[in-house]
Amino acid sequence: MASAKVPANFTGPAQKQRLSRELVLAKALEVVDAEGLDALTMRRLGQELGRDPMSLYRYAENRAALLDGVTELVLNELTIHPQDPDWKAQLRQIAHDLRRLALQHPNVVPLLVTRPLSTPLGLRPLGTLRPLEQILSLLIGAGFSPADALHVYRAYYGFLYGHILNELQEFVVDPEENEALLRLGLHRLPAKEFPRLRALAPALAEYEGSAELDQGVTILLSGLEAQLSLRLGSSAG
Amino acid sequence: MASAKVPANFTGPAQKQRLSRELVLAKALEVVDAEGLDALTMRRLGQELGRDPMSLYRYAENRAALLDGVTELVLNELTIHPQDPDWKAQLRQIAHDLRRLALQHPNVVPLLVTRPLSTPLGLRPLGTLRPLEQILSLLIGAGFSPADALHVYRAYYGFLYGHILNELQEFVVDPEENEALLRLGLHRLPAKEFPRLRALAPALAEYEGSAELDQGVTILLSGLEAQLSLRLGSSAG
DNA sequence: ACTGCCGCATCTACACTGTAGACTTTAGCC
DNA sequence: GGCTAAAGTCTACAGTGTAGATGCGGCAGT
Repeated sequence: MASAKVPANFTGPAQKQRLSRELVLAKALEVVDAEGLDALTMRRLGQELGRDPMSLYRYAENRAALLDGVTELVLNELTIHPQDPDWKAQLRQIAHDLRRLALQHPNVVPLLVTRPLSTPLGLRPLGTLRPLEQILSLLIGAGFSPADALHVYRAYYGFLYGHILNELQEFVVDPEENEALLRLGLHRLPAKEFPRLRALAPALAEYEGSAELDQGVTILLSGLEAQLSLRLGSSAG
Repeated sequence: MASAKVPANFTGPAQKQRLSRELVLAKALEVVDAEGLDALTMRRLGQELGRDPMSLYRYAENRAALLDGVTELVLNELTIHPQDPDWKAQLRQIAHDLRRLALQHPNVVPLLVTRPLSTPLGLRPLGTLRPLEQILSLLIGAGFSPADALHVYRAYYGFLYGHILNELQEFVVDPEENEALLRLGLHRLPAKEFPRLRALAPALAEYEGSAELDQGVTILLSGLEAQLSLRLGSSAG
């Protein structure tokens, strides 16, 4: 499988090199990142690749599968070390990595949280299940029973996605404006009905996601560690 | 072509009574609940109401606004008592209510978590902001400072939505099948790469959402209460 | 009762979507 | 060269959201 000829194929934009699933998905992600999910139509992607739109169907069964591919691509950027002896550090690392991914690809986040809702576990792209498997592995390696590992994973996953949803939805309307109320568009809310929310504009404006995440992780981890030593103690006899 | 004029505006199914925003949104929710988001097209909804699709644009600016209306409608089913002196009980109640809503309208959940990601706070339908305002009110009434109340809200909201996403995505493929591995479709996963996940099939199958949620709430609340008494103590001097 | 009005509902039309199915081009092998 | 299978293209179709013009029905004022 050698590409013997034409080494000059990596020049760039609308090249005539052979398509591949990787190429298609990479360009798809590029479009989504730049212009959002709605901009990713088959025709548009075809044009972006300098190909007929129909050629894409060789690499993704349909548009839904294409979107699945994009989420898989993003999740593949998440590297997990299931063998890490320091499981708490590893979990914390994962949290920050996932947050970074979400901020890097905010337009993909809806896919990340939404696709699993319409696809049963066993039918999902393997890439999206790998983190689950690896985190289970990490936790079991740390001493959790498989069943407990599952519970911990759920708590952790829930917390993480909850945080990401939180952070991404508090984005700023007009960064030029330096009055907090205006930056967030909160001035449009009726003052009578939303006094608390309006009063909190400054606090909302100076939200610091990374710190908040880290703090939450710390709390969660201490809770989990307590649970772990408890289980170990009681099941040791 | 037979019946020219029919005064029968109180007949049953596809009646000719005047449309209203409430009617339109209610029927829209009905369609979404029954057949999913994709089934909700303007033409379909028009037909369902016995009206021309274009008439819908009197009651929603466009399809996106229609979807916003549906999420608002669902969130309006959530009643919160900001004056409840027992704030912990109230938060627990809210958690279970929201979970119930999610299970009742699973097809709306993608909207619930996704729409806020593309609409700045100040521009959202007021109905979707009311819970936020009310919970802030509840927490401030309970003694939290406004800024702390915001943090607590975030933690709570994140936890809740995380849980809902968790629970809704672990649904069963084939309820007829009584082998856990098959019920979840996990037999399709390569055994080499996903040993943990496959082994956990039975545990996955007997997931009990309500209990898991309640347990999480308990932990979270105890943490929050500790935080509250801490703040009260340190700021009292 | 006639007129004018205004808001609701409808009709028509358009640009754009995903994708099925037949077809043509290309690349690798003998 | 010729053969074969894969890769890419073309055409066509049913369905989408929605702009803009048109029709309709009840109310106000005279």
